[in-house]
Amino acid sequence: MILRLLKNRFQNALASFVDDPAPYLEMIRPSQDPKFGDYQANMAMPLAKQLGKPPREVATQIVAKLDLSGLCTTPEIAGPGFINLRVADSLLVELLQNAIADENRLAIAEVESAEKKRYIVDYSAPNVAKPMHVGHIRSTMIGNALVRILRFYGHDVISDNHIGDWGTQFGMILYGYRRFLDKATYEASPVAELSRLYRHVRQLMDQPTEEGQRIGKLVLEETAKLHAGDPENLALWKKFVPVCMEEIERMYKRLGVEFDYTLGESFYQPMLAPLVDDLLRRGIARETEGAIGIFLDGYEIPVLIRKKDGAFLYSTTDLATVQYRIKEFQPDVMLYLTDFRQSLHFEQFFKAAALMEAGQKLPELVHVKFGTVLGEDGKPFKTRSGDTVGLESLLDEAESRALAVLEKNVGEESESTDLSETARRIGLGALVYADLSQNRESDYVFSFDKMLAMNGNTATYMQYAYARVRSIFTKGNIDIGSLRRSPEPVQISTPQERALAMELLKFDEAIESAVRDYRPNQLTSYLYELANRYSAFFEHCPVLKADDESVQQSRLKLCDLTARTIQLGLRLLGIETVERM
RNA sequence: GCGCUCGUAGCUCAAUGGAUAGAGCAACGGAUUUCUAAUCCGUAGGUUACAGGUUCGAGUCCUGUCGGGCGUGCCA
Repeated sequence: MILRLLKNRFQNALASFVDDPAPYLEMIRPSQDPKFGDYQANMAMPLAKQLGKPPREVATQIVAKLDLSGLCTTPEIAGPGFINLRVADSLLVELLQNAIADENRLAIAEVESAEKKRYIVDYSAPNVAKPMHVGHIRSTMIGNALVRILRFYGHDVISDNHIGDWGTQFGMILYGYRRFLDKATYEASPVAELSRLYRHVRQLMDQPTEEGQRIGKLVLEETAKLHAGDPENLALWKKFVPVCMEEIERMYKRLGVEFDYTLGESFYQPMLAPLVDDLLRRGIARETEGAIGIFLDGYEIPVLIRKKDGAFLYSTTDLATVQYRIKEFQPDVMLYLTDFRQSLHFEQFFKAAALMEAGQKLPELVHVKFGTVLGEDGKPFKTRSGDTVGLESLLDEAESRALAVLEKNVGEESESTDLSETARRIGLGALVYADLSQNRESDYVFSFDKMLAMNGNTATYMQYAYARVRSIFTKGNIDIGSLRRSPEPVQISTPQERALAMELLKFDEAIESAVRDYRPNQLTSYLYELANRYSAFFEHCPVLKADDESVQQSRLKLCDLTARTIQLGLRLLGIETVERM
C-alpha cells in the first residue's frame, strides 16, 4: 500500500516532464539496502537522456515538484541520480492501525471490480492409473496456491482437475490385466496391482526390440478398442476408475486440496468425434498420412487430433475442453499448470484453439509451466528401482519427523494438544513449502532431506514464529479482541520494530507480485523475510516484560499483526499454522 | 539437424535493466537462570560458463562459443 501511495505522488510530479508517466512509476521500488532508505525512485536516469539534462539535475527537479507530505521524510538524491525515500514513521503507524483493525483482510484490498475476472485453473491432473509421486506436488500445490491467491484478490476462480482417465495408460492396464494379473493382490489392493501392471507393461513396451514394438502395438489396439466403445474394455475401465479415484481423493484430502470440478478426459469423450468432424468440415483440419491434423503456419508438425486407428489424442480432448468451458463457464482466463516439457504442445494447441474459435472471443490461455523434478544425478527424478518416490511415503516420513521433535519439545505437558494433527500440518507444510519456494520455472533437484527440512528457510520457520506469538498471548493472558479494537497507536522506537513494521506493510506487494507472474515463490520469500524480522524483534524487544504498559500494548499489536499476516500468507499457499510446537 | 530452455558460493536455490549479486544447507566461532534454541549473532565462501555487443547502468537484453536438460506427427 505504501508503494501505491508513492506512485500517486510521483504521478503528479512527473506529469510536467512526460506525457505518460506510467513506465517511470514502475521504477519506484523497495531499496535493496536499508542505507538507501525504504524505497528508491530510479526514473531520473532514463529521463535525463530524454530531456538532455544531467540526471542529478533531473532528480532535483523531480524532487522539487514532488509533494511527499505525510508519506516520507525529505528525499535524498544519491549516486548517479537515485531518489532515496524514507517512509515517515507516522505513515507506518497509521497503516499498521488499519491492518490491525481489519479482521479478515488485514487491509489488503481486492482488485477493482472492473479488473475482476473469471479464471479456470486447470491443475494437478494425475493419471488415475498411477500412484501420485513427488512430481505431482508441483502442479497440485502451485495450482492450489494460485487458486487461493486469485480468490483472495476477489477474482472468480473455478478449479478443475483434468484427470487422465482415458489415455493410453488404460490400454496398458487392459493389456496387463489380461495377461499378468495377480488376482490375490488385486483383490486386496486393486490400485497397487493396477499400478504394478502399468509399470510392468511400460517396461515391456520400452524395450528397444521387436518384442517391445509388438507389445506397444497391442497396447494401442486396446486403447483404440476402448475408445471405440468395445463393451469388454469399457466394462473393465468402469471397474478400474472408481477404485483409482478413491485412492486419489484420499491423497487430496491429506494434502488439503479441493477442486470445484473433476472433469477428466473421459468426460469429453462423447464430444471428440463430432469435434473432429466439425473441424474437418470447416477445413481447419485435414487428413494426413491416415490421421487427422491441424496445420499451423510456422510449425513443422501439425496438431494431430485423430490417429489413423481412429483413436483420439491429447490435443483432441484439450480442444473439446476449451469449447466446453467457454460454453459452460465463459471464463476470461484459463491457466494450465503443467511441466515445461509440454510447452510446444500448448503453443500449438493455443493456436489451434484460436482457429477453432475464429470469430468468437477466445479466453486468454496461459501455460503456467514449471520445471522438472530432477534426481541428484541431474536426470528426471527416479529411484534406483525405476519408480519415483511415492507422495504417500514422503508425507508419512515428514509427519513422523515432525512428531519426533514435537514430542521432545511439547511432550506430555499438554494433553489437550493434538500432536498428530500438529505434526501433520508441520510435515505437510515442509513438503509444500519446499516446492513452492522454488521459482516454478526452474528445474530443481529432489533431495529427501531438503524436502523434509525443518530448519532455515522452511514453512516450519514461519509456523514457529507464529507459535511464538501465540505463546506470548497465552502466557500473558491477553484479550486479543480488545487489543485489536484499541485505538492506541503502535509505537516505533527501535530499529527492529521499524523493520518489522515496514515488512508487515509490504504484504500486499508480495501478493501482487505472486499473482502477476503466477509465482508463489514471491510470497514464500516475503513470508520468510517477515518471520526473519520477527525473530530479530523477538530477540531484541521484550513484550510481556516491556518497560511500561504502553510499550507492551504496542508490541503486542505488532506480534498479533505478524501472526495474522503469517497465518494468512501461509493459508494462501495451502499451509496451516499450529498453536504450539 | 532444427526449436525451446538452463548455466550464479562446496551443495540447493533467490535476485520486475539499477548502487557493494543475496538466502538456506554444509563448515567454523559465539549466545539459553530472560516472552519457545525448530531460534539468534558473527566468520569464511563469487571473474554470475566463456567472448563480444547494446545501455548512463547488464546475472538480467542482443550475437557467437562451450556445456547440461527438454522437445521435435499418430504418448500425455
